[in-house]
Amino acid sequence: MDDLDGAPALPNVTADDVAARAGVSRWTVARAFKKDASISERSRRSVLAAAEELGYVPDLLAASLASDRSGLVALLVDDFDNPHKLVMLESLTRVLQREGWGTLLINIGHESEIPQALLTASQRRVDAAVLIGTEFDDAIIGTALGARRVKKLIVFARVSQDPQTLSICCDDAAAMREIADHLLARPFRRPLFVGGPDGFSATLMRKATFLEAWRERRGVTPEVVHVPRYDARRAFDLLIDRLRDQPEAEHPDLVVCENDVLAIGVMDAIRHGLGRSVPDDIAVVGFDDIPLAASPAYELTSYRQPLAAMGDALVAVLKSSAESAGRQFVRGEFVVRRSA
Amino acid sequence: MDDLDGAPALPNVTADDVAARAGVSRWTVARAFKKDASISERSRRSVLAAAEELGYVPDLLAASLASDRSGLVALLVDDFDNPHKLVMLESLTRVLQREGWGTLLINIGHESEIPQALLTASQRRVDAAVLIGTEFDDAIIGTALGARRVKKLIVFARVSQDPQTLSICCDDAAAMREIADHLLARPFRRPLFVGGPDGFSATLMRKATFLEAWRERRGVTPEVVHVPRYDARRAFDLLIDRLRDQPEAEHPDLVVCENDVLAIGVMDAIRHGLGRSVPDDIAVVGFDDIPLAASPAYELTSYRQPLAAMGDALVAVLKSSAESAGRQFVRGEFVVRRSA
DNA sequence: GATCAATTTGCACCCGCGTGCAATCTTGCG
DNA sequence: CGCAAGATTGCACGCGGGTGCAAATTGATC
Repeated sequence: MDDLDGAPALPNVTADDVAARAGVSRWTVARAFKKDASISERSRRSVLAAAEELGYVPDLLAASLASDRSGLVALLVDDFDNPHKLVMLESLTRVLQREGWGTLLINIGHESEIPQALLTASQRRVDAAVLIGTEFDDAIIGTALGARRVKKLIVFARVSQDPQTLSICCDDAAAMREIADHLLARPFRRPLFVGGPDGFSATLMRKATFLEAWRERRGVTPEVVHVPRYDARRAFDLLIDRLRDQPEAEHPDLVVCENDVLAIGVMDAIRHGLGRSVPDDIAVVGFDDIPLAASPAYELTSYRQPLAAMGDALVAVLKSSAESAGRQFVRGEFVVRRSA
Repeated sequence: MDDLDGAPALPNVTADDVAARAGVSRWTVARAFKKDASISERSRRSVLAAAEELGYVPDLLAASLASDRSGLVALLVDDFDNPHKLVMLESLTRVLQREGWGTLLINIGHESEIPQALLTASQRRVDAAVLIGTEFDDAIIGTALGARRVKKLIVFARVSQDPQTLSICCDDAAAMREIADHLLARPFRRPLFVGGPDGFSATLMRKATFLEAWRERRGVTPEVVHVPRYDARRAFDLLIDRLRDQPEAEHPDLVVCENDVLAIGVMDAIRHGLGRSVPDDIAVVGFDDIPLAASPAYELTSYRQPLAAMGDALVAVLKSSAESAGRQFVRGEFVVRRSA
């Protein structure tokens, strides 16, 4: 069956074939492909040469089965409406690929599907599952963890209260203090905070920090509204509803949003719904620094999540064998543009 | 080793365990989990019951290895800057998951990385690789196909000229004719076509169809510019560069863009760069119908890619065992908004 | 109750490679 | 040149389950 090395034989080339060709055993072939394996330089070379000629590449599926390490990370994403998800996906896949991991993308329609998604992931023996979700509650993590079949569960870009879980997240509190400092240095008098769905703990930190900072320095607590979903149109509608019948003098002069998607909706509402101007009439601040925030149509002041650092932190966790839990906060960067 | 059925034992529950408990053989267990398998109702029930009690789920990794079908589809994405990618990812993952496939997301930084990406995918034995790329040339597909290790290669949302490849794509020609019809019914006199990087064949069909339709009915060929990347800012800059020193009377009164990302950049340029108005001074048309197109800030007239139908077509291809090649065109939907 | 076709079930063998240890080969040194 | 430590290499066994066929069972018919 020794084919010429021209046409790539469709019948799979296995380590055995390479072994035969190189005149060594199958296990030596495996060693040649393994970093830090105990193998002589001479046989490594001859194995690699044989592999090259035969077009051999190790089969990761078989390797996963045998080693109980799949080199796969499941990314559970629940809100594909937020452009920031795309940025995160880009960043994470790139880092993971660089480090040799594969990425299983799982679409979570609703938080109730999380357990099912984790099950599916575990059936593929992923080494870790990363929850890049927005609209889910901590309770669901507990449940999912109950049926713990996944080796590691990491909550990304969001804080989980669950003590068994590891969260890797932007330091929302520090970020919001920085934002508040910037805003408090100017004479805003009627701030409004626009948050996501009430009750999701994801939103808590940013809101709480901002409200507290403001109260501390101005003695009053800003008003708050909650948009029922992280959706620009909902934010738009909500703001219009709220301000349409209000005299302009009572409009807020500053709207701080929990994220950019909401902020975009708010800016659209102010400009196209109410016919007022940003930032002259009303200043707006977002969070995440999605690409759109930098566009000339918005020039939205925002806070950039430190995705690179968060990705590195994730990789560190994946590499470590320790059962890690707790929270890792990474500092982001405040990006001031025209909107505030 | 017969544990109580309370705590899920960490040592993996295998089909053998279930078999023992149900008093059948391992193969009968496998049959119970397989649709259309030859198994009596009675044993299926008892197997499923035993499985439930033990918390058994079949191991997809082992199954993949044995059956040579991984149930995995690799999605190769090359341009994470385009929000439309997020829409596609959402749509595809949802369809694929519904049909039982897993999704391997691979980030292609540059077209030169495609062969490597395909290799990685093949090492995980994906059943198919789907190229959701924009900025790559057909040549690369040929090369990648040369080292054919992936069972199926599908080019998604873009036409490949390669005869060995299957493309699933919106019917760009029909779409552009529809767009042109709409525009030709009105008295535009100075159309401009804004395309992506020149040379990528992806852009050919839309551009060619539009130019031809216009020429046919008006006797003149619209002007064309090519943005060096599918990037709103580049489109912005390019348009500014081109029109800044031109008297307004010579500005185009209609800009047709190859996709929405470019159209957004163009609109921003017209409004914020040139201080002119859309659609009063200049009308703009895009393609893809990204979410932003519907926002009140843009109200961009666009053409919605039929993602659901395209996803269904993809699933059909995946299911079929036939070596399919050629092109499948699906009809999308013209969405008229205020911008044109 | 015997007989034969239709169901069900069991099994040998394979998928391609990792783990841990024992066997073998190299070295350096006395 | 002989020997032991260290470096290499080979191997039995297992990972969890799919395939194709043969054995066993069931049921229907006369």
